[in-house]
Amino acid sequence: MNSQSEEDYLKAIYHLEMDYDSISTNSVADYLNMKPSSVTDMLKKLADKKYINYQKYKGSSLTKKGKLIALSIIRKHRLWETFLVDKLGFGWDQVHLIAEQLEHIKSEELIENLDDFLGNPKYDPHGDPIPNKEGKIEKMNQKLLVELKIQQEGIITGVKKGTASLLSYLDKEKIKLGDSIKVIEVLEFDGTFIVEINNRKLTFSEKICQNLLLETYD
Amino acid sequence: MNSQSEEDYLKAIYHLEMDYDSISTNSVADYLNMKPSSVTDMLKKLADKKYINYQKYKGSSLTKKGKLIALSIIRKHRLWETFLVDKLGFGWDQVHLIAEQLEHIKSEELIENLDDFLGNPKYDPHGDPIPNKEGKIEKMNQKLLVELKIQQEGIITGVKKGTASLLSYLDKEKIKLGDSIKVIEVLEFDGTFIVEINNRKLTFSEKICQNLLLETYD
DNA sequence: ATTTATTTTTAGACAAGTCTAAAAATAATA
DNA sequence: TATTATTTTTAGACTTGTCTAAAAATAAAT
Repeated sequence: MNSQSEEDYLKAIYHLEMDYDSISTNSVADYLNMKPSSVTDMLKKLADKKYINYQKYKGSSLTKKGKLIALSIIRKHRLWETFLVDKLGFGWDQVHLIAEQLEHIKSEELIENLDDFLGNPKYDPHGDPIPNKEGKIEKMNQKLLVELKIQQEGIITGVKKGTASLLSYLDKEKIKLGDSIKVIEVLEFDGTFIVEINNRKLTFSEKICQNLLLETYD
Repeated sequence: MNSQSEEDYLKAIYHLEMDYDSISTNSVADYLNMKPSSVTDMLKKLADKKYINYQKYKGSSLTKKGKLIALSIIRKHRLWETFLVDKLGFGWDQVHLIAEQLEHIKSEELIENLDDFLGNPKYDPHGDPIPNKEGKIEKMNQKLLVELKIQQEGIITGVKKGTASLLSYLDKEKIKLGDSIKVIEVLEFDGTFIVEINNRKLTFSEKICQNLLLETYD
């Protein structure tokens, strides 16, 4: 049985591996708001358990075993977030901290029953894919709307940092994270995008398109 | 913020206070499967926090503050048990260990939303009353069926220790914990009880009545 | 009312997970 | 490449919650 702390580290390394090739001790420390010396200790422990490949001064990477554990925690996190939003009426921006706690509850059966209860969702309220029981997760590509070609589709997953005002605009337009978006036309003159969301045609300025994050499957 | 351990101790003392007048260090140790020396340490800590009245060698009792915390944990425990049984399809005998974990999740809003989602239940799947947000809990009297008078009612809450076979009998008769039971008639000859459960008349031998636990409101 | 048994507390140790401060290794720069 | 800066590790300390073993207090019994 793994401790909550161990699980947090494995999850952190998993997320960091999405964005960077080699995972430094300091990057883990930053991610978890911990001191590098504490991280070194835990990395050794995780290496002893064969959850990571760790070489002094050289960085770390998850082993197959460690990756499976990380994915099972992410699965739990995303299923609980789905529960909190779909069933308990939380907003998608309120659920992270609660799910951080719930993801550590130990019970295989609990999470499989929860999965069924939620209708075996494929994506969580933020539009992120939910790994299956075996640790399989859909590969997604993070893109900006402005990068999409005509007729291409994606799922809205967020906005770039520092553009909270865009969020409230989307909210006003009744556009939620997880909504599907398709490019219909791009005006050459000013880069305006004409897109379709929820069967509605909408016009987005180039600036909006440069700040709207999507995930695509290609 | 209280630790999981502190919450476990407070809950233990609360439960022990239901059954005994004065709470000894050893009884807490037995209840929690811990060594008395460990309990002494924690009792001091809880006393420092004004959660219990503790006097060396004299025993402990919850303060008002401590009792409120214990009741809030019990509220969470029983709401989660209700969720597990009503929504996720667990049996009432499978949920205790999972609820022991869930009860420590920290979020006021979570538990109030869960309460609403479940339809503000008054009793958990074992028939125990759920304290409200303010820590009010319905007072119940634990009785054996054999102690009830004619026309008196109660809720089935369990069986005496060592009578698991009675449980399977009840199960076969489609009688569940939480079902309401009413005494219709008692045969003087052999102490047989004729009772009504779920609008069905049933006959219980005196032995059954001596082992069936109820809660009554009188 | 002594002695014996039981309960409770104290004292000291240990594991997990964190920290600070200093040393060692690696990377960057002049 | 020698020096400086940065990163990472080591060493030692602290906290929480547990344990064992021994001492002290209380309760039971002869």
